[in-house]
Amino acid sequence: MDRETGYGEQGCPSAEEVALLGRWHAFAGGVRRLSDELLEDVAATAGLSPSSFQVLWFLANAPDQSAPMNQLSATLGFSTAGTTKVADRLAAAGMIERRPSATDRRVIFARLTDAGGDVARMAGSALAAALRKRIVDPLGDDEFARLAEVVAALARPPGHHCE
Amino acid sequence: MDRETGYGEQGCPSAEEVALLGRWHAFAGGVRRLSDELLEDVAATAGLSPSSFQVLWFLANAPDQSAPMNQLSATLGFSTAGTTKVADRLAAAGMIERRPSATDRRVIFARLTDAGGDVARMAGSALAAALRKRIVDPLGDDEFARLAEVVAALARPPGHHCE
DNA sequence: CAAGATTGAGACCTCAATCTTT
DNA sequence: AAAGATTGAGGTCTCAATCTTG
Repeated sequence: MDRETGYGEQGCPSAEEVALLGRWHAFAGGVRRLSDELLEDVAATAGLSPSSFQVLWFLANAPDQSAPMNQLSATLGFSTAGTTKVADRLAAAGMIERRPSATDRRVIFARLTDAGGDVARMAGSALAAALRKRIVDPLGDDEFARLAEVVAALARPPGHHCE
Repeated sequence: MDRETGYGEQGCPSAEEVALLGRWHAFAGGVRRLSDELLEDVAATAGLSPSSFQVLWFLANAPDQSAPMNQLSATLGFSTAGTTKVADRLAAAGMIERRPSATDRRVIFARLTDAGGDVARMAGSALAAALRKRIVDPLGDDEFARLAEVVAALARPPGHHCE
């Protein structure tokens, strides 16, 4: 084990480090490819970007098919600026409408239009079908649930029990 | 169950569909936040974007600290165009050098510079530390390995056994 | 013609200001 | 001052077209 590879000098990354990062890259890369394949199916059906679909689906399951921009930012995990632009595209496509709040004039509500509702249902069942084919079918239903739980728990700062 | 919600018409998303998509959003969102936190630690240490770091790390563990652009595209999961731009930034920062292949004049090799090697080692141990703190510590080492295996297996078209 | 790499245009997000309302 | 939303500038990737080499 000499230095002819040009490594040495100071602090060759230990083999354990290499294995650890390798695992992470396998995981992150796998999730990325999986995501791309799934959303490719959705895009082929409805012509929607991932974030646009996420907003439509959230509104479809929200009371009165509407929610403040604020709340959309939270579910998307985006900055408020990014959320505004997503809403701009959806509004330009006629899938949502903006309505000012009656009680707080700073707040803008995004409301699903009928056309947006149709697209949300179609894209939703397309994604559900893709999920069954690519995940639930090879993995099993409860194994998938466990996977989602583990990851969601990791993403929270330790100490988040109930809501 | 009347239609006053504006839903009905044809094909209300079944409760099973809603649960399925909910699980997926929990999973994908969790991975996204986890990724962001980890790479935030790396960026704070080395000032690197995720894709730049991935290239540096790959080159650091490659024979002769170099690889053809081709191969970088594959590990990144990017188009060749995107890979070119990543290499542009790394070359402008003095972390890699471009060298034409002697045997095939279409091929360009990216080679890690000494400065790039230093950054790769620092960023690598920063990411390894973050991984231990946020994943291996709360989850256990083999549980993490299992997670990576499962996801990587899902991302492959069914029928990829060896290699 | 096919493969490797690059360029330019466009899509999507973030950060830093800004404006309005509370 | 703080909160909600928007705008403009900038970074990162993709697609389509191009150029070179095999």
